[in-house]
Amino acid sequence: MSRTTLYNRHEALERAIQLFWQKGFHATSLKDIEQALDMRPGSIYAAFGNKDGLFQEALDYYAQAGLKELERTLGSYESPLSGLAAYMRQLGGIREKNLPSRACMLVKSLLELGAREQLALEKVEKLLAGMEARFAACFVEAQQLGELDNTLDPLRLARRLQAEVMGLRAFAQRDVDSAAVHALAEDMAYSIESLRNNESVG
Amino acid sequence: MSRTTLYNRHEALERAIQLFWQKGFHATSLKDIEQALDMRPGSIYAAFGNKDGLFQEALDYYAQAGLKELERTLGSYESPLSGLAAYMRQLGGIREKNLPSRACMLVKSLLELGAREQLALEKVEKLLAGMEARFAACFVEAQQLGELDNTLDPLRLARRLQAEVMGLRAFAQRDVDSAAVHALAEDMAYSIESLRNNESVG
DNA sequence: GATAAAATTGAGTAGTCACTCAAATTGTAT
DNA sequence: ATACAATTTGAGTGACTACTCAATTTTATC
Repeated sequence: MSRTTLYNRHEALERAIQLFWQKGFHATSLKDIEQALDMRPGSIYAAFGNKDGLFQEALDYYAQAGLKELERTLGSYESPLSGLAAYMRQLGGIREKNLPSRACMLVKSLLELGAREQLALEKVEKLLAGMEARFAACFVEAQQLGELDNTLDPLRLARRLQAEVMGLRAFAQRDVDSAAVHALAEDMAYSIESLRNNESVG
Repeated sequence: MSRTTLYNRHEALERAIQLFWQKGFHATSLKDIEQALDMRPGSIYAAFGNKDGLFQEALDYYAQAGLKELERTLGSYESPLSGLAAYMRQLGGIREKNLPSRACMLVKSLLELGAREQLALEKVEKLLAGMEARFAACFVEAQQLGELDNTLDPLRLARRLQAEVMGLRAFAQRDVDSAAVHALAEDMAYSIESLRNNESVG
């Protein structure tokens, strides 16, 4: 009976991510969105509710992609610690990629959003907690494999790691050489590897 | 001959910092500013030029205060490494202080501002570079005192430290326990102290 | 007290904001 | 073909944006 949508939801969300990730929530206008999605206001509101709704869905989509990339890197390594170290080193090349921003979109949102965008802020918190939990699972796995001291707190290590990723990517937003970011990532990756037990098989 | 200003510039700037630091540049309206500074539009524009001008001056003022606090902490310690570690531990208590934001206003601005606010963005970059330079000077001093390996690159260590501070404060913006932030700061402080030479007098 | 110069006021500007909705369009099912 | 239902359109909404400026007020100096 009904007409099918002209727009592709995935494609629309990816374009929305590009916009929001680059300009932030407040600096992105609906005119920008109309242009990027090639949709008229009515269609946008019919599809996503309002600007906040579109933003929240973009956040979900972004975090999902980020988690996937982490899984992809972790999957290439038997050792969780090596996997996490590789993840950090890979982030060292973030300036070379042509991304809308070097900083994490979740962190940008965390720092930008206020009480007026409470729902989006809660979503950001949830997604960051999910990333933290994935990091923690890595450290638990490392303990089970015997490559990490069992007396260390996996959650505490996970939070440290998340803070390092946040710091690296915020730093990479500065006007600095790509080499400096690589060096920073290397230092952080090395400190992860230094957690490895001496008795571990490596 | 001329009338003297009613407003106190320092006080006005401190109030502007509170506003911008909490809400960010874009989410702060001139109505907000008028209310916070208790000044009418004409006075504001006569005093600071425009919204960007006020923001840039607030950035300067904020960074100056931040540097002063760093100096105050460093001044309490003979050892630069101990001073930097103390600075990190002090940041661990950031959730208890009633600040407009736990995240650094410079980092918030770095992530929020775009090409349209180029002058402010350049100012942020300058101020962050200044902080980095101060950190680097600490490590150079530590080397001269013999408590830090001379083969280590002070600039690289400084960038690592800045990234850690950025990360800690961004993380502290999350909805997490104060204890978690303290633990994170402790871990970061410890890794600074671990740089100390074995042969050092301590 | 008169004068000059600067500071302050606040109504008002043009422009942009997120958003709405009646009308037109389009694909699907009969 | 026709009817149906969902999608799409885009001009238009009131509210808010940063900002202006002529008029007014205030103060220092003579």
